[in-house]
Amino acid sequence: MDKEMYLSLYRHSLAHIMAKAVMELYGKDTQIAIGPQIDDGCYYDFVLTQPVKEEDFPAIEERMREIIKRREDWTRKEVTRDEALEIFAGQKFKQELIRDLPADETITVYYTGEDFVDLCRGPHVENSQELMNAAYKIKSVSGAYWRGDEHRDRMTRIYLYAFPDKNALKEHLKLVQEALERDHKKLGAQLELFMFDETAPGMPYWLPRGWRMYQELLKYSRAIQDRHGYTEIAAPLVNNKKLWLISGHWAHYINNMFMVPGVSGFFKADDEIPGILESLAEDAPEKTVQMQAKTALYNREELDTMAAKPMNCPNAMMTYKRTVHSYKELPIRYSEYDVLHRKEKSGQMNGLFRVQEFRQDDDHTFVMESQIEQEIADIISIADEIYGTFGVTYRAELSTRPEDFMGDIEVWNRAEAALKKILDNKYGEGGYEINEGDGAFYGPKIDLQIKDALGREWQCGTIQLDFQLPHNFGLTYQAQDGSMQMPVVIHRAIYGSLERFIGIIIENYKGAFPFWLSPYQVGIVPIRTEHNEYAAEIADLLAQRGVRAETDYSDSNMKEKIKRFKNYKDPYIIVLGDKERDERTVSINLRGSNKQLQGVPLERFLEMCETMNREHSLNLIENV
RNA sequence: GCUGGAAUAGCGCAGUCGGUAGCGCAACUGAUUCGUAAUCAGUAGGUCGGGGGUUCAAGUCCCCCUUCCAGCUCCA
Repeated sequence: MDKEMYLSLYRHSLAHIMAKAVMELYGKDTQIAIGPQIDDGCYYDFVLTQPVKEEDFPAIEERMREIIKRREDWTRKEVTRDEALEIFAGQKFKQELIRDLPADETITVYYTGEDFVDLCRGPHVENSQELMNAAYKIKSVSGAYWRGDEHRDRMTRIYLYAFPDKNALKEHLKLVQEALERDHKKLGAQLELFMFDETAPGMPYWLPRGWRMYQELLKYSRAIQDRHGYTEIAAPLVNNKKLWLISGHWAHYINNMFMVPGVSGFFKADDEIPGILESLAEDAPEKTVQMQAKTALYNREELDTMAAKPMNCPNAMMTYKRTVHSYKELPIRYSEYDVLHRKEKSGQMNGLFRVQEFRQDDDHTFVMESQIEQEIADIISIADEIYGTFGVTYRAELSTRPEDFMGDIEVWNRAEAALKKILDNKYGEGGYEINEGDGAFYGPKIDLQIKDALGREWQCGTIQLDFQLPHNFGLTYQAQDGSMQMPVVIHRAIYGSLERFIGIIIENYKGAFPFWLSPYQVGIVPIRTEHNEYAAEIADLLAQRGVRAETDYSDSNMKEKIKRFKNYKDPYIIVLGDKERDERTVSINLRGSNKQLQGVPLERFLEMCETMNREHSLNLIENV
């Protein structure tokens, strides 16, 4: 039995044990629903007569232990539908599940001892004693709905961590703790990278330190894309409804767009708007404002409604469409880092991982069908380079034609074949996942998932073929034979959203970024104020060579200065005293340890910094 | 959107039975002039997320709202 099967077998079994324990503790009126396994254990859904709180966890765990010790046999039994309904009389969820089973399905039930029975396909352990070594712990309790439908029964879901033995559980709990410590929301505040305010939910304020990093990411992306023939554009952030009607966003995406409403029926010219406060002061006078003709809010027709763009595509289409194009010009690559807005339902935001305002390292490439393969190979080589620089691995997933596809099925087939060929070449057949029918309605796509330092996966990059927008916008190019043809558009992003990517790398590096990416790369600590002059000289030399340094010229003691820069996780902290000044050297305190490099010649130090910047080094140079 | 939790000084937190808010760090002032992660002393800092209600009295109790967090929206 492979490890996965093994895990599955007794996570499943433990779910039944938990259900049995809860039944025993909370009484026979407890309704039990389903108990599937998940990544780190399993859960079970109940309707209980009283709430479960954290202080109740030990009692449940203890009862589970006791049940396991009873060494009860697990007996499998095949039953008819009527027998099953009889067995689960009073259990409404089980009744529903049984009724929903296909007529020809074999119904099996499992007895755990004499007194507990659950509807289940199995397989399970044969006797509870096989679970003696299993390590488990109740993780949490949360609300859920029967069949995920908020209109149906509200249930209590109890999560269980479940592992083969104590060590595996301990390892996992360590990982959970580690993830908690790496939380980018915490580190973002500590490192002064970004903040949020309730006046702009889901829209980050980028603080000086965070914005430096952001700019470095952009700089790096631009440098690579320049080499690959990309040309950057910028386009309107707020566009008229007319544009969204053409692109299809008005039909498909309107609920995710921030509107600048058309005002007819809202304010009219010469309307008097009372109750406008002059300021937020308590005694601020109220005044009445009169809408004047020709002002921003005056009498807009419905068609004048504007919306902030949730995607760059329509503007890229317009940019292409401005003039005629020859096949000789293709591919045309318009990259774009504009600000996007997507309205999310409340409760869907999560730090930088899911925001309402962000930028992408976006690009729309216009190609002939014959160029798709080569262009995508080039995009993948860019992804290799960028992800490689961050020291993360990634895997590709191909999503193919969905049922509600648009366009010509022959074009789809050719496009999917082309994508498969590229992926086969690159990762070998079967070296990537295929999600049948998961593509966008306008074209198939390749998603790139990166794996972080804790083994968690994140979807960052995406490469999507689009046959639909070129059609909607009536895009053409003139082919060699003089005929007008429609280009294919490739949408792609490598970081994905810069915001999300930064959130991921904060957690990946635990805030200790590679030198080239650090907000400040060198913290300069003059020991006494009489060393400030030498410090200023070095600060100037570093600035001249494009190295970001911060200097503490205050007269506080050096330990405090070092501590402050350590908290910011500056990669190098250089300490300057009599010795360094007289010998024209620096003493480097390395990040992540108390290791020091004493008496490094100034020239050598500058060189170390420049090398790491030039090479986008992942690791800090730790010896001279 | 739904379920549950949270919001008190810049940050991390305490605040009991409803009686007009406190600690640590940071900040500021002064002293100290220091060799690798917290020198000493003093000072200042609050509409207790917003609005409404109950009460002689609300950080505390009730209602509404906002934001954030953990989940759900993964079908034996």
